[in-house]
Amino acid sequence: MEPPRPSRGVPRAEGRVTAAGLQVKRAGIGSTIKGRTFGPGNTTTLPPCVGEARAEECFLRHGPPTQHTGTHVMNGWKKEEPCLVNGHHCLPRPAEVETAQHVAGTPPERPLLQSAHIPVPIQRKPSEKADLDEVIAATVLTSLSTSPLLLGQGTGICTTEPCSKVSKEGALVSSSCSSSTNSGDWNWDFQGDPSIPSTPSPPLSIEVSKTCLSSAQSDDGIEDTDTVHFLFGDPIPRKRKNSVKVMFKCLWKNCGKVLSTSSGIQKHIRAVHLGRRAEPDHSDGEEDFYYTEIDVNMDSLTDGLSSLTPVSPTTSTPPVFPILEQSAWTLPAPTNSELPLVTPLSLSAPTSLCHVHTDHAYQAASPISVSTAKLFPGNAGFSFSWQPPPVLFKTPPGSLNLAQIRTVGVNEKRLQMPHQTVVKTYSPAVSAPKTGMRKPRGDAKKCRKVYGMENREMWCTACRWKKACQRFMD
DNA sequence: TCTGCCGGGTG
DNA sequence: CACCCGGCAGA
Ligand SMILES: [Zn+2]
Repeated sequence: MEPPRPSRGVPRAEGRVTAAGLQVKRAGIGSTIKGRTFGPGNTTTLPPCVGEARAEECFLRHGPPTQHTGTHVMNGWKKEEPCLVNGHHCLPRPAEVETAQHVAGTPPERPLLQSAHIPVPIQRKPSEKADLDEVIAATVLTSLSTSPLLLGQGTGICTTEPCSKVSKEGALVSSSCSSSTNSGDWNWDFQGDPSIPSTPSPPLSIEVSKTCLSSAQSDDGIEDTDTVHFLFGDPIPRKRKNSVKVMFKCLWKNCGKVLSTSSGIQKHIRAVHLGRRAEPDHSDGEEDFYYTEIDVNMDSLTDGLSSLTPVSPTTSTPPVFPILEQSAWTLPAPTNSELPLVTPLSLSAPTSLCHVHTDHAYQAASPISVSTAKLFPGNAGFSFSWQPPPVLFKTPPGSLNLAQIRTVGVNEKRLQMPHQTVVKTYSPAVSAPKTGMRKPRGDAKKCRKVYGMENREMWCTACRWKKACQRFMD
């Protein structure tokens, strides 16, 4: 007995962040935090990251805390003043807030995302006024540098590739920070020991994402939609060039959860940090403040992985990612993000851990998936140049077939992604022994159980079709 | 009873 | 094909 499903074909409002969502949802956020505030231009002193700010976050966002100015509030940048840090000038995404306003002291709508964090060379001066001027100057420069026009033309900051829609499912997973509510959203945390500020010395590169601001200039004419998503604060996982995958990182204190979908991270934040049970549809969007986009370079990642002990596809013991213990790095989901990568600590993960695999057989099942597929031409959420053999694909969950991951290399610049035709294939992964014997049911938890009926859209395609699960194989 | 998914149906 | 689901069988 399944609960009435949402009408098929109508993608759930993932990006329920509407225009309203861009409004300040938390009036006075930070104004009371630690009682420390720094007015605009107050860069004379460089208070270390204090208050709720996390050192690692600050570092991630702006560099060494000691070079910070302003106040970090919770996990976001206090909006009351411009963030002029370590040569970086934080600007709200153009679409969200007017640059001039921001500089003038008008708080951005939300914590500045890394993606909007554009480095701008700035000469620090002792006087406040001078700093203010700098801020203004930087702002101008930044705004220029982030203009769609420029971005679209080889600034390398943003690609013109279709910043398509939200990738529905899939995720990388991790461990800690989790809660019983992460259903389906696998992730992993960056921090190993909360007490140790994780420094950005990841084995794999994670770069501050320059969110695809260009949109308006995309040549495939998709940006309209994309722009909408973007403007409405709905981060869109998209495939960049070959190996850059956009992930979403939870910025909550001591949580470094990284998920591959905005919805996932939102859910995580709502449930774990905000303690809200309400459906995303009823969310006030506050969670948007606590996560940011990060670009993950597949190449680096895989390079790092290559050093790991290869795991036999038949291994029954789930391999563990040593690197996971370290810091920020992410592994993109192989396909339309329908792949979990887990650490042993993952709570919501099925019994099997740490595996990378996809649901190739059933791709782009839902409308959402379709759009995802669109984003990830070639049917693979990421440019993995692999054609998983039907049989070999029978990789047991928990095994990481490194051989299937191709290394490419981080790209600061997003290149346009050629549109490819989505290849949908349904190859029931080899009908094993055709002995007519119904193969014994695996006892592994499948999508249905892992995500639950209410999250059916998170199931792998096969499960949705009531076929043999392609995600959590036995 | 729940779950996984085969086998078959539909468009 | 992509997608859906009745219904069986194992847990
Ligand atoms: Zn499944």
